Amino acid sequence: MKRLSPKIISRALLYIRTLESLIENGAEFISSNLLSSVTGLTDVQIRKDIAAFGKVGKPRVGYDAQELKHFLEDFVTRNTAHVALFGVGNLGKAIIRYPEFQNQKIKLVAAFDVDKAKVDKEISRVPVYDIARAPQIIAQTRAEIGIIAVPKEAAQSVADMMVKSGLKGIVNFAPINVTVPGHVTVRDIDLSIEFLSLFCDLKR
Amino acid sequence: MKRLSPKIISRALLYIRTLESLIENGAEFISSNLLSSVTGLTDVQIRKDIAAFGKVGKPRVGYDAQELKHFLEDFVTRNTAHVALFGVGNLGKAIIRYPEFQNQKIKLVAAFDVDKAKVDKEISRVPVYDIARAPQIIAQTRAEIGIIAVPKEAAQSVADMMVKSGLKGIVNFAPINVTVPGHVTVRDIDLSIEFLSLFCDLKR
DNA sequence: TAGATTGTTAATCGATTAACAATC
DNA sequence: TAGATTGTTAATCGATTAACAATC
Repeated sequence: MKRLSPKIISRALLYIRTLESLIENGAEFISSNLLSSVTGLTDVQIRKDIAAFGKVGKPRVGYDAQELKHFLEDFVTRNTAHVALFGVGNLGKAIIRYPEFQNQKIKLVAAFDVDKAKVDKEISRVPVYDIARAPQIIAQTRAEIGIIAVPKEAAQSVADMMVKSGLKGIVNFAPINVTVPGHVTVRDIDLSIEFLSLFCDLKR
Repeated sequence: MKRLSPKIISRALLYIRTLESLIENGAEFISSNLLSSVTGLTDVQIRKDIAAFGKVGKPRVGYDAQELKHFLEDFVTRNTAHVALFGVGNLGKAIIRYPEFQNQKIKLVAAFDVDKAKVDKEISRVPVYDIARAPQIIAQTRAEIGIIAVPKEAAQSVADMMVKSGLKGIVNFAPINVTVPGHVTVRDIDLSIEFLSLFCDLKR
């Protein structure tokens, strides 16, 4: 199978989310047209995406909603993503409580902080450890992805520790570029860039 | 000037951020090559982006760091973005305290919540109001962008209220698609999609 | 069958990269 | 001048859209 772009993967996740809510409302078969009107994407793109995943629908009927949802889920996440959170401030807590993290596809297995007052407790059933224990805990829990939710001053040293602990992917919320070896993938989420970029769009 | 894509705007914001830290370290002139090695983008793309903004550099010397930074800032944000936050839970608080919101380009002018215990207080100097007062406060503060940081069940009704209040842009953190009239721009940030999409990348 | 819907092939569009000319 | 760096034109690449054939 050819390599699928992150874009198409993101859309697949959007389809899953949309299918879930349509199924809740009793939908059994779903046309690309319906998905189109709910998601705002074009029907052609949706059919093309679904075809790229290798799923076929029924002309005149559409796609079996349940089947498509399971198929996409299967495809997108064969296993569960094990995630470790670094930094249990407001952002960290917001992430822990983020509703979509309650599902099976993403499992937050551990959180780390330097604040002794926070360690050795649980937040929403996620254990919080002293950051010094990261390598050990990450090995135990087999976490693959780390989240940087610490102040930007600490971001690089946390990233170094993540690399040392063997994490393969990093989602970075600190507004700073962290440097990591080539075998580690970083996804930056700079909230202020999202806002400014939207603002610039509005101005044209 | 031709319409610039959100992508190039995002990169401009990345350049600004990078320039800031290079200037802090004493840099005066900066080549596309240096920016390239810090940002991970190619030097050609950086030159092309800068040229698209209409800025010229000096062959053999590079770009005046200060000048370029100011130029990009000017270009990217002629005015300040006035932002209103809906929902003062963990995520909302994290956003209020997000360091980049302390700068002049994005000003969080008001926050809203339904919880009476939270209203009529301030968090990091941002006043929190009862959500019923949104239309009035938004008109007063001339906010243009709203942030949805409420539970997903409340997201659509908050979006409706934002539209009614005259906001032109919405950044939506709730993992649900909100429906708005065509003149309102929505930017979705679904944290779980970011994670899963990174996870899928790692698996290939 | 007729009509709705999928699936695919070709065309378009936009963004990135490569090659190289211009300039200090 | 020579060499480093910018800026631009052309080529490539990938993603989206349009057109239409296939199918139930």
